[in-house]
Amino acid sequence: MADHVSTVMAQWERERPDLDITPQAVIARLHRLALRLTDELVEVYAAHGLGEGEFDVLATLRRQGAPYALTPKELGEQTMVSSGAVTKRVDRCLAQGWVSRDRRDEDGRGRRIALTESGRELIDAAFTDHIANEHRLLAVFTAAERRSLARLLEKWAEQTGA
Amino acid sequence: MADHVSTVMAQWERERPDLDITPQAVIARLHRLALRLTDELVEVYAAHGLGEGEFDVLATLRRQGAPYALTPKELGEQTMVSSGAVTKRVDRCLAQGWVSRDRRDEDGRGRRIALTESGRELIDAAFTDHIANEHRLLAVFTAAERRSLARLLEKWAEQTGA
DNA sequence: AGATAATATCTTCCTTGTCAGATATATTCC
DNA sequence: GGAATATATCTGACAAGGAAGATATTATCT
Repeated sequence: MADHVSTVMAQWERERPDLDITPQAVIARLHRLALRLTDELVEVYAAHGLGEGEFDVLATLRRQGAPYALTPKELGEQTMVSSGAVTKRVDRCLAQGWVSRDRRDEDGRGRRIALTESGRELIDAAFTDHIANEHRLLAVFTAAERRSLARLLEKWAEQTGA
Repeated sequence: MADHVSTVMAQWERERPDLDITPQAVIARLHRLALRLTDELVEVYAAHGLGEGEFDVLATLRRQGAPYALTPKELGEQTMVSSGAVTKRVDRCLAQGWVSRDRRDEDGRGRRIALTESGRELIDAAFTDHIANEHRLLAVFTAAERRSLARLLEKWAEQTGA
């Protein structure tokens, strides 16, 4: 059975025989797959009352280790979203009592976003389920295939600076 | 040099030694990479005055072959967006004169979205650049690596039904 | 034919994000 | 010390998509 991307590529080969569209076998598939996987991951976040942005914030703080705190700037750098997005994501987490936002005394411009106790409990539970979900999604592959895929993606990421 | 995901994984291993977080080596990297690649692709679309949604619509129509037409429903299925998104994307393309939207006589509920002459010229130019861009992005890999990556992604896509 | 259900598209409202500029604080240079 | 500049964060306006429901048309069933 041909997947969607194979069909698309056959169409392009017929319509634009002047182009070598083989890169689509990688790039188009990667994008479709990322979309599909995101849907699967988001379901687990939602089961814990979390959106993608909130999960991202809480998980990023959690993995820093105690005292589970970062500045908005650091949060934005690690999660690759704009400063405006950080503010809104933190606002939402704040409204739920999952994080606190304090002024830093060393620098009055800076803020310190920190997990609350309830935020830490929530993300620990959600992350446990999240990892189980990822294992499920990767169950198609043998261990060797997984390593191979991880290595290729890593190589690509290094080159593009991701 | 460790990439961002390696750092993240080391943090999780320290903080949650109870979990096997190896799937992140694939899933987190895939998502970061997809984000990064999207940025690169979007730049080329923008150089032709196109957003991602518009490029998606025009390219989907173009690869169908003459007369370059689909219903909104078919467009939505192929591009994996909601019917509301299709309407808005088509509205934007219409405003630029890149597509037409006619009633289908066989079925008064249905519409027929078709490329105009200027739409076809635009997407042909943009797609040529797009493919060159994809070749550039894949230049990191040997031909064997590319095939290997494409095969792994295809297998995954088939299994998850993407 | 008339009622009911199914289908295709569009509309409205909501969510989330980006971008550009506003604000508050800190640093540098005279 | 004070002006100019730099940095950190937030705000407001806008863009794009999703979800649910509204509308229009067609199909089905009696």
